[in-house]
Amino acid sequence: MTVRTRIAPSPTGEDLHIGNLYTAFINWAFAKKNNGQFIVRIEDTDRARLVEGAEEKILTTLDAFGLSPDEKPVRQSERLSTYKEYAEKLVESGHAYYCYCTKERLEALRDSQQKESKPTRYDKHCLNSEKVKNENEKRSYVIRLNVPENKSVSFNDLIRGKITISTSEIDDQVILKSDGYPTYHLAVVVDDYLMKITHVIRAEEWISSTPKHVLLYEALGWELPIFAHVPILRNPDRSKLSKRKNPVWASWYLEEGYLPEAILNYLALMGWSHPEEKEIFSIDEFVSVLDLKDIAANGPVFDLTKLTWMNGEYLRAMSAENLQSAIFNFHKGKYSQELIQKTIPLIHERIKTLKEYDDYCQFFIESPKKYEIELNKYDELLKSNSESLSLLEDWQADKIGEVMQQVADQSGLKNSEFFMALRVAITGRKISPPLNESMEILGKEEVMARLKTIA
RNA sequence: GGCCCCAUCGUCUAGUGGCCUAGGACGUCAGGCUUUCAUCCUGAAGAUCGCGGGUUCGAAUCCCGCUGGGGUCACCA
Repeated sequence: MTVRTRIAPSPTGEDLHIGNLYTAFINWAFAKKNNGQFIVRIEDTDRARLVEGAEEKILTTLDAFGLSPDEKPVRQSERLSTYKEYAEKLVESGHAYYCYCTKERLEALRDSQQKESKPTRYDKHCLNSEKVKNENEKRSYVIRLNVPENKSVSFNDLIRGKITISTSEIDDQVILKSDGYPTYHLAVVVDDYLMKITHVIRAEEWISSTPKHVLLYEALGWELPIFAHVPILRNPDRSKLSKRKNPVWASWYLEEGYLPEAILNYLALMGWSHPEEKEIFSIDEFVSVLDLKDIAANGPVFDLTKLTWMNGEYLRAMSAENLQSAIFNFHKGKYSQELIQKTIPLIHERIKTLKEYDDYCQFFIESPKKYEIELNKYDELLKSNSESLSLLEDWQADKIGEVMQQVADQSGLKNSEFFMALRVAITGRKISPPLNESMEILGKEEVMARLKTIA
């Protein structure tokens, strides 16, 4: 039997959630490891929350991370008749029933249950309702799962072991909505079965609804897939990773200049560790050593600081050529290939994200608009330095350095203070790439111009 | 609140009964290198393994209880 995994994102946000990227990565890697298939299914059954363009964005992001599906993505909204067919089959077999209750009745029911501090469950009021035959009547209905009473439902989770929940905890869930769309619970079971998904690897938040799915599988007479509930990524305060407290869109990380491989490498470390305790490893290596059983059930805090460190490691490990094109592409032509090539030796070990190239190198293409320290008191110095430099024919970093060192020595200032003033005069900033080399790249003319501006 | 899941340095984790006076990584701090920053190197602090009971000659590791955190209780996924 070939392993088939899937992710089922719903197009209700701006983009793929980083937590979804995490589960996608595990699903993808597990499929690869077993020479199986990784599938994407768009769960677009919530028409109210549907966001235009989200589906395309999700697919694009997945591609950007190299987690492309092995088959054409499936869209649930195009499979309505299938879900309806199975829902009706369930009604026939007594595992589900039509429900005509109004929103008002349901709310009243919930309110009274809450007042008595009872669990809020549907009261099976419509259990024996017939389907409305007369179309003119136009009563809207839903189909509910007929959950048996006091039965315990168990399933095995690859990561957590056996999980048992009593049906007294399970509501008669709506499986087909009045708009004809299925709810997640019906759709996921029908699709996973029809698409021959062997391993359902999804986030921990689904554990409590899994028994509903188990009931559905049983009612339909289908064999259960293997379940593995991976941990939910957390905010620093340990709540579920959310956009209020953290950047959550996968593309945000790309836009900040993190490399897909670094992000994935970092994500692999959430709830899992390399058998040899390595921190940095390739995606291929992860695929080869991954075992779902080794994923821990704790909810890890997503730590941007460590991701940033790791991204720096990846950047430093890149060849100059690859880094050059990565920077060029990231900044979309803002910097010329030539300039990037020249500056790479200066910034290769300094930048931790591709975006940081701006912080170090923007001054090459743009004169400082402001200066991070007050330069007035250095006027004379800057002027004499300017004069010495103007005499220099051979505009090379080491020569430039020699000339400036002489000025520094005569100034009586400490090297650190003297060069800091110069650094700020030329780059505008206290933090910059090495000064002599930067001046060489900038060119004599531009350097003289910038020094003149100050003095 | 009911139910379910989880519990080792601030964070990610190693650890599956003796090798643990608990190892690594990030971060932090100190020092070295240094014309800034970063890289690199050296070192340090940091976890009575959430707490309390058992089981055992022996427990971070097994069992129970408690506490804490999280998730979930929709015609959302």
